[in-house]
Amino acid sequence: MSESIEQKCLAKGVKLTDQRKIIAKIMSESNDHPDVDELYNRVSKVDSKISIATVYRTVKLFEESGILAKHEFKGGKARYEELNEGHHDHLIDIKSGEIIEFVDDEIEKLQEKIADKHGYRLVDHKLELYGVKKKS
Amino acid sequence: MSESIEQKCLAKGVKLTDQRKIIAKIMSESNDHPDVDELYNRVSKVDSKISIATVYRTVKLFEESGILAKHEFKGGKARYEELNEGHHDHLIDIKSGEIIEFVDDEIEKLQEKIADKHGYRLVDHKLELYGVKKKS
DNA sequence: GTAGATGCAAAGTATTTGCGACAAG
DNA sequence: CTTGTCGCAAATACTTTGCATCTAC
Repeated sequence: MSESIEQKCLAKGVKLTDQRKIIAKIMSESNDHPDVDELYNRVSKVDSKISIATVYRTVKLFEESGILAKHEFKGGKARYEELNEGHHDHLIDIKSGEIIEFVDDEIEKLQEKIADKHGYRLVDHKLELYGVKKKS
Repeated sequence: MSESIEQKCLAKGVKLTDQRKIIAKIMSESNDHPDVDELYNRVSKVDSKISIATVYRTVKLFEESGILAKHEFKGGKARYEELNEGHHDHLIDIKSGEIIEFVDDEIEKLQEKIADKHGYRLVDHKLELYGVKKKS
């Protein structure tokens, strides 16, 4: 594990309140991709006085600071995950909702190439695969 | 141009009301990716009595019937486009909002391969590139 | 001490839905 | 006819915001 979220906050001059520490800790410990409601639930168990508004404000702040990544998978709510150095994309099981993270250099390079071909410099991208588990 | 939206509706047993005909026509004539509000504006110019609820219901119905594709690009509203045989992905200019459609067989194949590697059969996918125009 | 953060409730957006009137097949 | 659609307004889901209070630095 690289830098902790708290270290990142310090580095970016983000004020470290108790609420933010709790949210940071929960996100660090989460290996899934919780939406704000779910995160709020988890956070409430630690400190029931934290409001959902603070959770919304904090994930947005963390996203802008490059600490969390926001995903808008099919079906409504935005979901978050901690952003570590290694970029990855997502394969979503449309039956179970399970999310598998994967990295593929070849696809990354191909994307750059496509943007380039159209005269663009790639700034960001989103790749989501939706699939069903194979029998065999 | 392949089948018209009206033909597709008949083929799928979707009842063809005046409102649906108008919405279908507008979508067929649109080369951009309007959101529901924008579509409602265009539709209103033809028949000002059509309600936005009907537009929402119709795009959803058309999407479920495989007539329209729904996209949730960054920043809020869902946007729609007519679904023709050729699948394509999108390159979005983050400065101007311009959307460029592209097709890349290599990337399509790679996606299948990745899903396969993880034991999945690919059902759907979403690839969006966000970029800025290069100086040249 | 001061700028910025929080909690609360109210306000925004985007989208969906209940219901009585109406139209397509 | 009968089933499904429409328009309307109210409801819902998610997210943001104004304001008075409080807290990290």
